[in-house]
Amino acid sequence: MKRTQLTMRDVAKALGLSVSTVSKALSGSYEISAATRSKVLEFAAEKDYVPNPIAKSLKYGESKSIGVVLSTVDNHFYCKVIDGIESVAHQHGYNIIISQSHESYEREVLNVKNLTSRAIDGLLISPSTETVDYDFLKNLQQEGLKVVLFDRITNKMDTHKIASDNFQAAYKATAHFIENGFKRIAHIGGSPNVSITIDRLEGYKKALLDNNRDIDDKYIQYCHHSGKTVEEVEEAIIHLLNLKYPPDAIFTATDRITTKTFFSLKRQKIMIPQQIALMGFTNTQLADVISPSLSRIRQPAFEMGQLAMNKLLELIKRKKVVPDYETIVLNTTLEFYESTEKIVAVHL
Amino acid sequence: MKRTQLTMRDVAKALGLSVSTVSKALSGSYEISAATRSKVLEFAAEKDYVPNPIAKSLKYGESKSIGVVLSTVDNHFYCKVIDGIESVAHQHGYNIIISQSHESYEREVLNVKNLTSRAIDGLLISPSTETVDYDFLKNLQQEGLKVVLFDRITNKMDTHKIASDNFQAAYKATAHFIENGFKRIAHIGGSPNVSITIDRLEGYKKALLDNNRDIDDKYIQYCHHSGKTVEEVEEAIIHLLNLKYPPDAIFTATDRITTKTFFSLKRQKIMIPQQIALMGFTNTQLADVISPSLSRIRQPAFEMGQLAMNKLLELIKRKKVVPDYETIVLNTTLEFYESTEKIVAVHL
DNA sequence: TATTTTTACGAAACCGATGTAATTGAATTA
DNA sequence: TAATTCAATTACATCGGTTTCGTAAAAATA
Repeated sequence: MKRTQLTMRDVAKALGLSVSTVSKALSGSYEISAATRSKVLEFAAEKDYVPNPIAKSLKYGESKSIGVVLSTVDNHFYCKVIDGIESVAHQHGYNIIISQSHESYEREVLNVKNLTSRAIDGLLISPSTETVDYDFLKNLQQEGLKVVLFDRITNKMDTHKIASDNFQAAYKATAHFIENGFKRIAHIGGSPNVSITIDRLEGYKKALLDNNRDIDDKYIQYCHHSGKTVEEVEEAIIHLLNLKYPPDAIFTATDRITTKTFFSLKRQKIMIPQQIALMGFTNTQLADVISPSLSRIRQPAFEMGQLAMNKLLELIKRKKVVPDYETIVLNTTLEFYESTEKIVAVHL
Repeated sequence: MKRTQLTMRDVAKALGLSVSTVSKALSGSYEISAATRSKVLEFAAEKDYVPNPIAKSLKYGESKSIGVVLSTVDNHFYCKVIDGIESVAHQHGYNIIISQSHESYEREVLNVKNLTSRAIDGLLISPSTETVDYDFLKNLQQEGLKVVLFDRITNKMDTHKIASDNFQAAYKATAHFIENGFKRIAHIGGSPNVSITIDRLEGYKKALLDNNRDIDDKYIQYCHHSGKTVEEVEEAIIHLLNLKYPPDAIFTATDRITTKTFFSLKRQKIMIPQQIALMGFTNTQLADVISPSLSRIRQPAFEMGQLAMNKLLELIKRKKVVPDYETIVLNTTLEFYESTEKIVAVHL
């Protein structure tokens, strides 16, 4: 910023003191007399002197800011995670820098490089769907960068990880379909690269098995960008609809897949839930004013953000001790509305 | 970041050169022989040397990053604006730092201070609804900070401003109600502090006047936080419903007011559009799968972001010349769906 | 060969802060 | 009065780069 900001030198010159004296006075050092200190403090307050954090960063190698890398902020779930992160960060005097990977590994690496080289004290990251190689992150970690993974976690890295109980949520959602009498329950998952896809798939499968249902791979579809584009979701749905015995229920694994599936079914004039019932992960607020109102799994987004930030702060604060990394699993909330109601045809 | 990163000194020592030579070699100075240069470049590439941008910032007073301050990212419109900003910023090697004011003037000032003191090359800001005093921004501007206002603009500051054609959009939306035979058209606006509220209100009024309708203040309500909370929207709606002659149409002024009004009317079992028609500003994607599908005004969010960033770059690049500030007004798109259909009761 | 020019590199200052070590001046003690 | 102590202040190195200026050696010129 080419700005004419007041520096410590200016303050020193104006008061006829040395920079070191001013520095110490401002930091409240015992070495400085009360008279001088108050003179400096007054002047600084009056002239609105703000120390240059860049210089501080250079000196200390810390920046009081942390980076957040995620696929996109255009997602109510991530927005709430950010709110959670922010609330804790601000409390501790940290600023957050958000960058979006848009599900691109390349962009993600670029963003992370940019952030780290720019001095961040820590990194909160939910990797892109394309990310399979965590070496760049592990390298940075080895160089001393504090990393906490949230939402999309991986066992390829050893660090704090915060995620929802995806297995349980998927299990319960699938079981609910079964209890309500649905027969052919399909699943549209996100990218098989990310753990949440696997966990949710496993929950789905386990629920089927526990209820003596067969697992039929024809009913399992993937969206390799977790529902980033309409096309990939539409493709999965077309595939399902073209089956000899199309599903009578779909369980969708991500926020964007869920809403896009809803769109798509509507566009194809499929009656929900009469022809196909629908339930999925989503934190969208509009889920209960759309018609039919959408049964859904909500993730504790705000809490996830808070926890992730707190865990990161832990890593930042205790500088040397080798931490025992934790993986924290948060409970989700299942809400059942019209889209999963079993409507029994009444013949008059 | 307390990280053990390779510095220029390390490179110099390893190659038996001075730091200045390395610096010049890396920047491709003519002073350095081809042999030395390639030696340095090779070594740097191999060891993955990355110059410390903090040090650069300190030297140059520029940071290649720009701040974005807005009320919240939990809003599809602002998300798209950010995408637009990002697309241009990345093209030019700039990073963006986002912070949210959550409609609080205090938080906004805090964020801006933090950003500016942290060295940003420019600021893109859509002020909070609470913001009436622009002195802090004007002071920063005078100190050399480049500022561009977007979405919520004000004439209290002289700078580049990018906004939608709010007047025209409001005019057309109101006129559409009139053409469709609605009689008592209410308006729920955002905070009277912000220009967009005024412009949209004026458009609404002008459309009424041009069609020989009276302007009745009873039918005009404000949400002082632009629909941040359910309560303030609900309050406005209750007021309208309790009128002796409740409105048969509502025109809402902001994304959040629009969706919350929709919610609220649904909750109160008001039939849309049979009892009350609804149209408003919103960029929400779900607007056409909700029931009834929602007539709406869409703002060119992505373009707004691009333009704002481009204008900011202009300011940053031409360092000295006094710029002639522009206010750019973008056209909106009106889309009409079920929520504004005039349903004529058919008596069998 | 002596002188000038060019080439290639290095020493040191600088950006704005911090903190250690040195220094000043005054008060206290011998 | 001289020596010692101590409080208050300052000089200076440091963080990691960039850049100005100076200079040695090589090349070109006289």
